[in-house]
Order: sequence, then C-alpha cells, then structure tokens
Amino acid sequence: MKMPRRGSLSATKQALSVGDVARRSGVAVSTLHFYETKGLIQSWRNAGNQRRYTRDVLRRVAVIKIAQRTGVPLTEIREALAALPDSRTPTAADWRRLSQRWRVALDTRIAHLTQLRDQLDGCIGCGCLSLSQCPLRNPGDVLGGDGEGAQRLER
Amino acid sequence: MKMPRRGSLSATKQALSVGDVARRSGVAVSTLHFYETKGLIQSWRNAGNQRRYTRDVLRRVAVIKIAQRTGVPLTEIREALAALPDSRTPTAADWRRLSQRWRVALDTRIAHLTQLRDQLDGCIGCGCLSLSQCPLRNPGDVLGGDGEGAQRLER
DNA sequence: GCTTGACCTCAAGCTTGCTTGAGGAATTAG
DNA sequence: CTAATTCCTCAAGCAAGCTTGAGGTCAAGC
Repeated sequence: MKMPRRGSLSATKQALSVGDVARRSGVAVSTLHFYETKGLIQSWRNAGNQRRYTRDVLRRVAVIKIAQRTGVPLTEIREALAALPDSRTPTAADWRRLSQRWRVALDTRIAHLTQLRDQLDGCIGCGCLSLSQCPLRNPGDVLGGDGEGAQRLER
Repeated sequence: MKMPRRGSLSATKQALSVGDVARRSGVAVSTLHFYETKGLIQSWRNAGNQRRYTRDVLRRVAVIKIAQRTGVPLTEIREALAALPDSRTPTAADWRRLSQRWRVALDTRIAHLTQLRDQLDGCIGCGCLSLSQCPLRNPGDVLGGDGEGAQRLER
C-alpha cells in the first residue's frame, strides 16, 4: 500500500511486471498468479524467470472483475475469454458480446431476488410457512421451476 | 428419494427422528447434523442415543432456508434465531421481525445488482473500461461507497 | 433371532477464490 | 558492490456449507 519508489512501469516500455499489473489493476500479486494457473491470463518469462505481461492483461483483469461482480464464476469467465478467437484480449465488439451474455444472467438473478422479496412482503406477518400453502416454503416456482442453474447462481 | 416404508412419523406422535425431519423439510440428514453442530437447531436423545425433534424444528429449518435464499449467512441466521427470548421457535411476530430485517438486506442486494446492470447497459459496446472514466471499472460508488458489507454480500 | 435399514460419531474431503508462508533467486537503488 | 526489494515455486490454510466414509449401534420386520 506504499507508493512505488519507481515509476509504475518496468524499464522496458511494453512489458509489465507482476507488481506493475497488481498496482494498476488493483488485485494482489497472488491473485494474478492464481488467475494464471486457472488460465484466465497469460504471461511470458524474462531471462530471470520473472513474469512479464502486455498491457492487454489490464483489460482482461478488468473484464474478469466486472464479470465477477455480476456473479459469474471464474470457470465461466475463463470459458468466455477462451472462446474468443485466438484467446485474444477482448475488443469493444467482444466486450459487447460478453457483457450482453452476462447481463442476461444478471437480469435473471435480479428477477429471482425480486420475486423472493415480493413473496417475503406478501408473507411478512403471516407466520404460516406451511409447506403446502406458503410460497416461501415451496421454492419449486423459483428453484425447481427454473432448473438448478438458478440454485447455483442464487444460493 | 424412495417412499418411506413406515408413516412419516415415528411411533410416538410428537417426536420426529432425524430421518423424519429430513424427509419433511427436504434437507439431508447430514445437513441437520451440521445445523445442530452450528447451533441452528436442537434435539434431545432417546434411550438409544438417537436424535429426537419436536415439530418446531420444521419451522426453524424453513426459516433457515428462506433466510439463506435471501443471502443471509448461517452465522447471522443463528444469531437472529438465538436472539429470540428463550431461543424459542419463531412465532408469527418473531417471523415478522426477522423477515423485515432480512428484507432490508435483500433490498440492498437488489439495489446493488440493479445499479450494476444499469452501468453495464450504459457501457455495453463502449469497450472502454478505462480506469478513470468507466463506472464499471471504478467500483468505488458501489463497493467503496457502501462499505465492505456490500462486498461480502455481493461478491 | 436374524437381517436390513436407520442412526451414531468423528474425521476427512469438496468447491470457490484466494491468501500466507517457507526457502531461495533475481533486480535495482544508492 | 551491497542491501533492500521484488519475484519465484510449491504447499498449506481459510471460510462457508455441506457431503462422504469408516466403523459401529439400534430398531423393526418376518
């Protein structure tokens, strides 16, 4: 959390060290290592076996973090990024496709939570929670009806 | 998932075995064991050291599951239930208080996701994701501004 | 009275998403 | 050149919320 002593770039203009990326993207170095083992980002090594990144990685990390905020698990993010031709860094067009896809999931999540809230409103004070009658008790319409994908996302 | 051979009740009318509770509440036996170790439900033992429950446990489990659906972690559920005088099973009035409290959290969650969705809409296609400009990149207004409670719930 | 099936108690494992630590090598500021 | 950083690679740990397994007891049906 201290200010870097050197400029935020390594000597070479293009290549970013793992520390550079951490500072600029706001994620921990260990997280970048972790993302790499999971195939979400890539790097090459310099003569001394240290990781070097292109600037692209910053955008990739940005996309990862936004997708996570919408509730998308890392494996799906990895797949979505890997599905890009050449696994390249998302362009504006790629980003449009990705974000629209994730937006649908986000909408679904919001819809489920809203439905739950409405049921909660309807039931507050009734105290019944009866298995056959109470909509809150019988999540079939929310969980069963929508398949288990919903469960995974909502839980 | 097979039909029980005997009626769904143990011989004694009042006491439910762990299997009875599992069948009636829809959670696994192991989950009931787990909830008990976490102090969410209680039981006594019969002569043969087997768990016995009153019918109350069904309502408690119902409340637990609903609270979980709204995103409340088990520790908070435990505290909320424990805060009831005598740790008794929630009455209609208790349920009203609990559900209203959890409703607020649910509202917050929905609000955050909705805000995120709107930002996503605003940004779809722009592809900028610039650190200083893009609202999606700078989650300060959502995460930082609302404290880390939001992060925990949303992640 | 014997065979199932239901229960019991630990202990360990699983998933997701990372963090922490140990032990050592490379880089860089002065 | 040297000391302070930074970085490296595993391995292990953590939190939540359960599940699975081993080894053994209890209860119920025929």
